[in-house]
Amino acid sequence: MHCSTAWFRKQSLAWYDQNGRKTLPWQQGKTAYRVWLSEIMLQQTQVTTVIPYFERFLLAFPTVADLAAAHEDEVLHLWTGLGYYARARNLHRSAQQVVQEWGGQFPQQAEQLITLPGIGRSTAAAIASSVFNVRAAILDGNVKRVLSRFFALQDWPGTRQSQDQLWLWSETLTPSARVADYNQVMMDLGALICTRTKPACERCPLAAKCLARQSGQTASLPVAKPKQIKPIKHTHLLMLQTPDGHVQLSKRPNSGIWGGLYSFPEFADLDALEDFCQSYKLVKALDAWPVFRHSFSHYHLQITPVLAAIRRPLNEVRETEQLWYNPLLRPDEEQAVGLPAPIAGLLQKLAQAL
DNA sequence: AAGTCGGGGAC
DNA sequence: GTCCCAGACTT
Repeated sequence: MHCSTAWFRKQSLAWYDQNGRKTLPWQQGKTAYRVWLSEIMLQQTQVTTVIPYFERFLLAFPTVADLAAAHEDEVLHLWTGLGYYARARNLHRSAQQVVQEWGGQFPQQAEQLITLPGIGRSTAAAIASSVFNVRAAILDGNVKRVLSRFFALQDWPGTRQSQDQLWLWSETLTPSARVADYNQVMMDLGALICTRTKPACERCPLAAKCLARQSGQTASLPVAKPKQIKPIKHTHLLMLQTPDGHVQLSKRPNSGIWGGLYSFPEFADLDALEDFCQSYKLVKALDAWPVFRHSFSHYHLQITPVLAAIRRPLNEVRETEQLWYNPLLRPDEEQAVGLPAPIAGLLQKLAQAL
């Protein structure tokens, strides 16, 4: 290493005392429950996006026991729009595990926290260090960027070799004293100073020994992920609507996209959709809505919504995983389910049309 | 080791 | 439009 760990820690902690973030919602009245909830929400999600979700979630579920006792659909409802819905399902399972296996108290060691679903190596360390001041190294997007630049890592941080190296650097640099502040400042530097574009090196406490800065590579590091061509997939959504405006939604399987959320019946093409409608014989008219695109991390989805007016409600089978949703109603207990963002958008358009 | 899993902010 | 974000989990 080209500098001492003591220098690195001292520079960082001094900057933290002056400039670190100390007023984020989950930093107030720190408890394991609050920090855990924030850490799960913050996985691959920006701080500004998380804050309103965090506040609403705590109002609905003030304690881990409240969360454990909730229905999964209610949890997913509060998660609607935040994405990566397995996080919400794992959160719910974790809450039940904390109540049953830990008597409602979160364990303090990272090795124990990591046994909870949805908590990996970095999140376990973040919770243990932040709440219990236990020495544990983190490696999130912020730390990866700071260390990649400071050590001028010449490979994409996503490779196995890079990750091992980054973890080694993080483990080596993490102090046992003031570990909560240290981990926080690493994330603060990544979020506020060592930003992806136009890093504010003139304000960085580590600039003097930053190898990327010394070699003029701050703009080109960290090495970008290799480009991936995203395929375009197509789907057709059937909005079966009763005369009084209710539409049919059903709960999706946990595996695959939008796991556990409620959505419209899906068809690969228009022919399959029309065949399905004919078999019902209740369909009065079909109205194809404008096609739109919804993009994911790894593919684009082209969506063709089709509104089908039916003469009367279908037989009220009252399956637990199916419901007739009223687009005009505020989500009450009956309708408090998770909805994919594009489905929520379609429901809003349906409400306007009524 | 590579794929899968969201949605929005920043550019 | 693309890239990335307080990553984890499956295969």
